[in-house]
Amino acid sequence: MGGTVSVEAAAPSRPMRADARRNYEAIVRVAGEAFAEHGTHASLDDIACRAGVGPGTLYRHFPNRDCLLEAALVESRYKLQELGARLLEADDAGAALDEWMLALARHANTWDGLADSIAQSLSNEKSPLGASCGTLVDATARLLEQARHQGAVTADVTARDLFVMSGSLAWAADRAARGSGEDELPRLLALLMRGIR
Amino acid sequence: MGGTVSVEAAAPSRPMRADARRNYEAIVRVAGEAFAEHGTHASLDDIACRAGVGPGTLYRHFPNRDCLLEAALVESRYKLQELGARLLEADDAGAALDEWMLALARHANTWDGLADSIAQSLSNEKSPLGASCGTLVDATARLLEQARHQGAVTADVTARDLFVMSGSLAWAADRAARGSGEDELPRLLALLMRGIR
DNA sequence: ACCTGAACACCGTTCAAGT
DNA sequence: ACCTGAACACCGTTCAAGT
Repeated sequence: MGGTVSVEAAAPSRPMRADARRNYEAIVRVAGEAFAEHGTHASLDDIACRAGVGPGTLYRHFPNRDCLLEAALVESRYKLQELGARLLEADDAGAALDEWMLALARHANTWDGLADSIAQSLSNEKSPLGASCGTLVDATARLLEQARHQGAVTADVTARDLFVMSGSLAWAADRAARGSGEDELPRLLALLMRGIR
Repeated sequence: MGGTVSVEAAAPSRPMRADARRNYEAIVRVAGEAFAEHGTHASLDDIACRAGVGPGTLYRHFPNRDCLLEAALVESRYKLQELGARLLEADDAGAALDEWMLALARHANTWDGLADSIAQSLSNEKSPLGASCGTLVDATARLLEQARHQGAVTADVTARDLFVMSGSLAWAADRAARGSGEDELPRLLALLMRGIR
């Protein structure tokens, strides 16, 4: 609790050689740019190259794509968890749940294809991305519990359901695209949330 | 209207050399198997090989992946359109719309990744898959119109919205996966449809 | 301990050469 | 007219060789 979670906190074991740490951070930074530009399927070779390291170095630090996605999302997810804690103390638990779902969907829309990567990782025992997203499901469970307590939600729905639905919402908003690049998320969310009251 | 739409109806121009037609049909058949096995991202090289043709032959008949998906879905979509026509004559337009949404979602779940391919193709001018899915959006519009007429739907929602949502539903059901391989579609659909009443 | 980059098996796509 | 398959530029991944 509290304190600052920096990118380095996600690094393995304890002591890291200076050059190793430098490479690690360069890879994460470049990866963020590449994912933003080409989606979560950006070429890992290209990321290694742009970070000035060989492909082997990338694979040493991040044995698979999920590991790299996870590392590149650490800060963003930390902010999300802060929001979750704040929303847990809100008066209107129903509105808090709405806001949380919207924040989850926006997070899943950080990069093209991220909603899919996250949802897939969720049922993958060995995925670090799935593991860390589990904490988001937990936060969702706490908010759902409160909303139920206040009678704001009566439908038979699980936290896992809601988490997956926030992803499907992100997926849908990306593809609804009615001409101009409007933000479809709030509209679609409202439609969905009416269903669980 | 009526009559039978066969796979061959999707073939280009009119006269087709016997060997060309044989290859065309072999590719479509094998593609269906490959998509079922590996999802819509199955290797095209592998499909060509398994169909006993060179990669060039596959590309001659299907310039891109969407063309092949479209060809492999012709029969399935024809059945869907028949259902749409039948539902248009149902008494309860609200229930008809529910059934239509479920059928759309099941169609999008024919193969892994198909919901994504379809949604993406929808905003692609030159995609034959997107073009043919446009007819499904049209059918959705007719059913939505009737449901509105009967007062079964009052929410501000377009046919395009509903079509995209059926895809996001398919997406979500594939990933909700609560342990056993249950069919999550009806449950999630019910949640969603409550939102547009 | 960590990095490098060649190497491998693959992929989508094109196109000159065949029939 | 249509097919073939070599060729190209890529990709993810591994691993022996370096420092």
